[in-house]
Amino acid sequence: MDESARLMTVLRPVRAGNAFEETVERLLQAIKLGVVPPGGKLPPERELAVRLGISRVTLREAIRALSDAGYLDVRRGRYGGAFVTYEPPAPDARELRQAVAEMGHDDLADALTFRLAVECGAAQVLAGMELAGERRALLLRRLAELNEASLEDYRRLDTAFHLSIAELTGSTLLATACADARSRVSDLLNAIPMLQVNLDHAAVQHRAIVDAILAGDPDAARRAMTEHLEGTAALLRAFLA
Amino acid sequence: MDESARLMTVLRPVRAGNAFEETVERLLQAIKLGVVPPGGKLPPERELAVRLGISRVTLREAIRALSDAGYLDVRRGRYGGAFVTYEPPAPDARELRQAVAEMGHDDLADALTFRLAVECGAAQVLAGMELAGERRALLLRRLAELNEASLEDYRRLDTAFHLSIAELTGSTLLATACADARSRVSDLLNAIPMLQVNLDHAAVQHRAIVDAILAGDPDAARRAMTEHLEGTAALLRAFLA
DNA sequence: GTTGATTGGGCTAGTCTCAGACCATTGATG
DNA sequence: CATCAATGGTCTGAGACTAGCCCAATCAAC
Repeated sequence: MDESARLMTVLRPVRAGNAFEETVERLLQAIKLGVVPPGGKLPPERELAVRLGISRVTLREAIRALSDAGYLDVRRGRYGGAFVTYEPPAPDARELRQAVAEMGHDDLADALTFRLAVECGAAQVLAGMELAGERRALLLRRLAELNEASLEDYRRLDTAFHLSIAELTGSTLLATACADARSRVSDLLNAIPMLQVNLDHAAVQHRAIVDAILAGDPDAARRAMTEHLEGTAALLRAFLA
Repeated sequence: MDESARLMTVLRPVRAGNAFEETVERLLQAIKLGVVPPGGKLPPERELAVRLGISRVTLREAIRALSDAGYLDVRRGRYGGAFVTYEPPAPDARELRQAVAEMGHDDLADALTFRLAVECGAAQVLAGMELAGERRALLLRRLAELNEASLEDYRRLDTAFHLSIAELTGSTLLATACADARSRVSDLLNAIPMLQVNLDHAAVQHRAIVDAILAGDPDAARRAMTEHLEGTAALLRAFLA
């Protein structure tokens, strides 16, 4: 808060862990965000190692760990690969309470604040841009897919919708920040029971966000996104008391 | 933009470089953001290595590189240490044009979009919070310091003002993101000539940002911050055509 | 001056990580 | 049923990185 806060911010650890640990985290992010959906296949090891900028040995250790933990099914031979077996657990209020507890109150508040800031920032920025028809269509398609989704696919398509907003700004940094923010609360969101009332509310809010963006109204986009995110944040915070 | 965009976002390199390179970048960030001001001293090597989560050997290599490059002056013995000798270069339109060119058009747009989103997000979030008197005082103090600053200190105190907004939200993640965004455009901002007209404009805009935050008006805060950042962004973009 | 605490400078043994090569398995295709 | 391309599995030598230790220099305090 004072002068030394900035020292803490900038002179923080250069690396979050060793290469193995960071690779596990990254793959877990891809899996939990549904970037590689259940049943889907990770890129071949050689290609993935290049993308992640690590050696194949390290990548294989990470894949092995996730395979042992039940997230992946690895098959050899042509048409083989590492297949995602992870399915988000059914919502459970008890698990949510536990997940919130083990995350720590401060970290949760940090993550929620971060998410609110970057997603609202993305919505505002996108609303302030000239959007070509193709991009408008993509946004509307994501919204339509989400509205038609089964309960099973809902979380994944919700993530896809939210991340598309950041991606459409054209800023890789912003898209990365939003993906990071989402993955930090992903487990918690998955544990929230999906009641029809909440889904209906969310659908209205999603629509309001898209409308504001397409109308080119940054203030409305910001307000709609804030309202939407504060709704789920309030649900989570309720499990703290 | 399509499905594969998300793969690119999540399956990006795990590490931006080796430990040495990342350490140099981090120290450079601390220096250029003025977290350690000119004439100031970095923490002792042993302590700094722990903070950065690297070995002393690697840290020393980074310090050596920055010392060779003229950013630091290293002195031995008690009361010695690594002292910052870097002073931001005088604004120069030619250097700015060159810096913009070598950064790359896409990277510049990415950085500016990112900065706009996270700083507006921070301002909005902070405006939506209950602020204790102490925190309100800190914000006002930073504003006052900036308004009284000499031309020499202006950039550093401007950075301090902007980062304080993110820090006051209490989110480490958000503060980190804003520091990152700022450092990506720091060299460019330093190259912009400081005309009295621009400084006067900035002062009015800073005041508007603080007023909106203290008034608890997220929309006004967002608008004021957008206007402020778009001003400098427009100046930078002008050097592209 | 002498001392002692603090700080940078340097060495070594061990672990982590990498690049590249080669082996083993699978299954669609002919 | 034989082939072969794609893919995971394994090994090795080299380089990066680390932890821990001791040395060298500096300067305030006595």
